[in-house]
Amino acid sequence: MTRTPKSESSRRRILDSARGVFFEQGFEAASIDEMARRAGIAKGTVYRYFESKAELYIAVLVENADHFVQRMQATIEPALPPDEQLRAIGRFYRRHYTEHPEYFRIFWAVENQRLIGDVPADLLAVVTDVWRRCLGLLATQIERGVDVGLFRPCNAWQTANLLWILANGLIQAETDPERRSMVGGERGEVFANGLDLLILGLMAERAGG
Amino acid sequence: MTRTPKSESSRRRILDSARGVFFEQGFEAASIDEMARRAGIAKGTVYRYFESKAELYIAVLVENADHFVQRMQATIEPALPPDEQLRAIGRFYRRHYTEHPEYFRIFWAVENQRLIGDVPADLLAVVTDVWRRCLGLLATQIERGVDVGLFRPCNAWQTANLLWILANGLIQAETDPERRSMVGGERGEVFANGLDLLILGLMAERAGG
Amino acid sequence: MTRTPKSESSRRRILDSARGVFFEQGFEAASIDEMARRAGIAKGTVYRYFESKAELYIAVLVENADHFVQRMQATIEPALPPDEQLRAIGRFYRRHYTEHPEYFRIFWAVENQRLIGDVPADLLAVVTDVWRRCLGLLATQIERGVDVGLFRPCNAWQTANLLWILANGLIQAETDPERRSMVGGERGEVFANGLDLLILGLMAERAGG
Amino acid sequence: MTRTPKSESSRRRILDSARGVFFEQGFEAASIDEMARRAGIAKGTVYRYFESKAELYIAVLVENADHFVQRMQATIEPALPPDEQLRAIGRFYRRHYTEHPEYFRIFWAVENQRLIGDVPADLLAVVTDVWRRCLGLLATQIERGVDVGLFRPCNAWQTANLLWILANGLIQAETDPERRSMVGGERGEVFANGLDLLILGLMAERAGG
DNA sequence: TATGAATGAGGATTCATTCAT
DNA sequence: TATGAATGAATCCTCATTCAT
Repeated sequence: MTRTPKSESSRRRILDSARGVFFEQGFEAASIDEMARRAGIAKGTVYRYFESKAELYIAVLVENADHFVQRMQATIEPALPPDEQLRAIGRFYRRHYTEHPEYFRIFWAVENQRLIGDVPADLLAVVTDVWRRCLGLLATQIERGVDVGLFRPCNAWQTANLLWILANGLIQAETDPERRSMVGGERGEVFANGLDLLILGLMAERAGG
Repeated sequence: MTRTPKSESSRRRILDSARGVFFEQGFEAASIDEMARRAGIAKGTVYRYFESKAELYIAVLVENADHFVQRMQATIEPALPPDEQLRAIGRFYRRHYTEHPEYFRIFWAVENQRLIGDVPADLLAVVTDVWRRCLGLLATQIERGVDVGLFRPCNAWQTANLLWILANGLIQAETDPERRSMVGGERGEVFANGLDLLILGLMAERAGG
Repeated sequence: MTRTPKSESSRRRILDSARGVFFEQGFEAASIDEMARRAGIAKGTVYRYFESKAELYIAVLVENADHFVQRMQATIEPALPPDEQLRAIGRFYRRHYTEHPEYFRIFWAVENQRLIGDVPADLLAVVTDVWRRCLGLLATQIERGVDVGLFRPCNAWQTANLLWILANGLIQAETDPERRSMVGGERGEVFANGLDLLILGLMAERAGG
Repeated sequence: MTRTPKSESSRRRILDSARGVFFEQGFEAASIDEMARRAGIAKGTVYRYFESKAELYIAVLVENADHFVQRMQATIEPALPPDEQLRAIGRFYRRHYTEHPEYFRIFWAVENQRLIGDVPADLLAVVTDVWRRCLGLLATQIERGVDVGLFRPCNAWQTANLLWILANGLIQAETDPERRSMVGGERGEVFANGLDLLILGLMAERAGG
C-alpha cells in the first residue's frame, strides 16, 4: 500500500545479499540460491524483483555507482589549492574503500563485463558514466592547477587517468596480503606516498624552471 | 597412476588449448569439452594429464609465469642508466602484452584467484614468486639510481610497486575502448608519458635541490 | 466459503479473459497471471471464484458448450426438406466458427482432455452432452429424410456422426495454411462441396433405384 | 566403435520413451525427467543425443512419419480398381492405427505445432511432406477413377482431402468411448461404412447418368 | 594409453497456489 | 471481499568427472 509496489525491504535485502555473493564469487559462480538463502527469502521471490540474474547484477552495480559518485562529488572543497584537492580526493577514495569495500569494486567489475555478454547497454552506460564523472572531477582540478601555474602544462584528462589508475591499483595492492608483505610500509602511507610522487612529478618542471 | 605425463605432446596440446579457452571465456565459463575439441583429443584424456579443471588452470598460469619472467629478465641491459632501464622495462612490458595478450593476463588473474576457491597453495606460491621477481628487477634499478644520485632517496620496493601498478593499469586502460575514448591520445604515447611522469617525480627533488 | 460467486461481474471477467488465454496458449502454457492481468483483477482473486486452473478451464468449456448448443438448436427450420436442413446446419456451423473461433474449439478440446488428467467427471459429462445434442439434431433430420424416402435406409446416428466428423475436419483443415495450399479452392466452397458429396452419397441409392 | 557415434541402443530407447511421454502428456507437459526414467538412463544422457526437448520431439515425429509413409506406399496394389484401392488404403490406415496407435498420432500432432513455437522449419516441412504424400496417393487413385469413368469428374486433391479427413475423424471417434456408445456399431464396420458412403457419393452421378 | 558414453548434481527460471493484510 | 507478496516444487539444460572398453 505504500508508494512502491512489492516490498521495499525485500528489494533491499535482495540487493544486499546479491552484492555480497556477486562480489565474493563473481558473476558466473554466484548463485541465486545462495542470495535467496542469505536474504532469508525463497528463491522465486528474487524473480519478483529482478527479471534475471544479469539484471540483478546490473542493479547492484548501478546502485553502487550512484552511491559512490554522490559521495565523491561531495568531497570537493573549492577553497583548497589544486594539489591539496587531489590529495583530498585520494584520501576520500581510500577511506571509502575501507568503509565500503563491496561498493567499491564497481570499478573493477568493468573488466568483467564480458562475463554477462548480452546486457551491455545499461551496464556500460552506467559504468562509463561513473568513470567519466570521476575523471572529470580530477581533470578539473588538474586544469585549475595548470591555469594558476602550480602544475606544468599537460593533458588534463590523461593525467587524471594516471591518478585514477594509480589510486585504484594501490588500493587493489593493499587488498592482497602477499603483495603487502612484499612492499612493506603502512597501508595508508604507501597510498599517500604513491599519489604524492605523481603529484610531485606534476609540479616538478616548475620547480626546475 | 603416476603424475608423469604419458605423452609430452598431448600435455602440450592440452595446455595450449586450455590457455586459449580459459583466457577467452574465464575460469567458470571455460569448458573442458571445448579444450579437448581444440586439442583434438578426447575429453577423458584431459583427466589423464590434469586432475581437475582447477589444476589445469593453475598449470596454465604457472607456465605463463615462467615464460614471462624469463623474457623480462632478458630485457635488462646493464649499460643503461637506471631511468632509461626503467623505461626499457616498461617498453618491453607493453610490447610483450601487445604480442602475447593471453600470456600477459596472469598478472590480473591473481585477483580472480577466488574464482577457484580451494586451490591457493600452488598457485599463490607461483604468482607471488613472479610478482616478487618482477618487483625485484625494478627495485634493483631504482636502488641503483638512488645510489648514483639520479633518484632521490626512497623505499625502492614501494617505488617499484608504484611503477608496476601504473604500468599494469595503463595497459588495462588501453584495453577498454570506452576508457580510451575518454582519455584520448595514442596508445603507446599515453603509456610512455605516464611512466615518465612518475620517473620525473622520482628525479624531481634532485632537480629542485 | 460457498461456491456462489461474490461478484458476478468479476466471475464474468475472469471467464472471458481465461477463455482468451486458454485458447490462445493451450492449457499448459496459459498462465493465471495473464488471465488476472487481462481481467484487471489480482491473481489471488481468481482463486476466490475457481478452485484451480483445471476447474477454471472446465468452466470455460462448459460455458462455451451451452452457448453453442443453444445457437445450433435455433438454426433448425422445420419447413425445409431434410437435405437442405443438413446443409443449413453445416452453413451455421461453419459461420459460427468464422465468427467465434474461440468458442468453437470446445469440440476439439475434448481430445485434449488428458492434458488435465484428473478432472474428467464434470467435463466429460458436459462435453458428451453437447455431442449428443448435436448428433441428435443431425440424426433427427436424417431419420426424417429416410422416412420420406429422400435418403436411403441407414443408421441415423452413424450417419450423423459422419457428417459431424467431416464438418469438423473440414473446418480444421481450413485453419491450416499448409493444408489449404495443398488442397486449393475457396474456403467456403470446399466445405460445402465436401458435405454435399456425403449427402449425395446418402441420396445415391435412391437415384440409382 | 560401430559406425554410429554414441550408442544406437540408447538413442533407440530415448526415442521410444520420448514418444510415449510426448503422446501421453503433450509437448508442454511431457518432462525429460520422465523420459529418462522410463528409458532407464540419466537425464543428462538425453542431451547427448538430442539438443533440446523440441529437437527430440521433432525426431520422434520425423521417425513416425517415415515409418508410416513407407508402409502406406507399400499398400498400393496396381491391379485393383480405384474404388477398391481407396478401400484398401482405408483398411491399411485403420489397421495401422490399431497396431501402432502411438506412431499414428503424428497426423494429429500437426495441430499442436504452435506449442513448440520456435522450431517450425524442420517440423513443418516433415509433416507437410507426409500429408502431401498421403493425399497424393489418394488423389492418384481418384484421378484414375475419373479417367476410367468410374468416378464422376471432381477435383482430385479436394476429394482426397475429404477421404483423408473422414478417415482420420472416424479413427479419432473410435478412440473416445463416449462417442462410440453414442454412435453404436462395430468399430471396423463404422469406419468402412463411412468411407463407403463417400465413395458411393463419388460414383453416384455415374449411377444416375 | 586413450576414448567417449554416461552420469547426476547444480543452476536459472517459471508459475500455480497460499495467506496475511 | 480483494489483494499481491511470497512460496517452492518442478523444469530444462550444462558440464565436470568417472569408468568400462
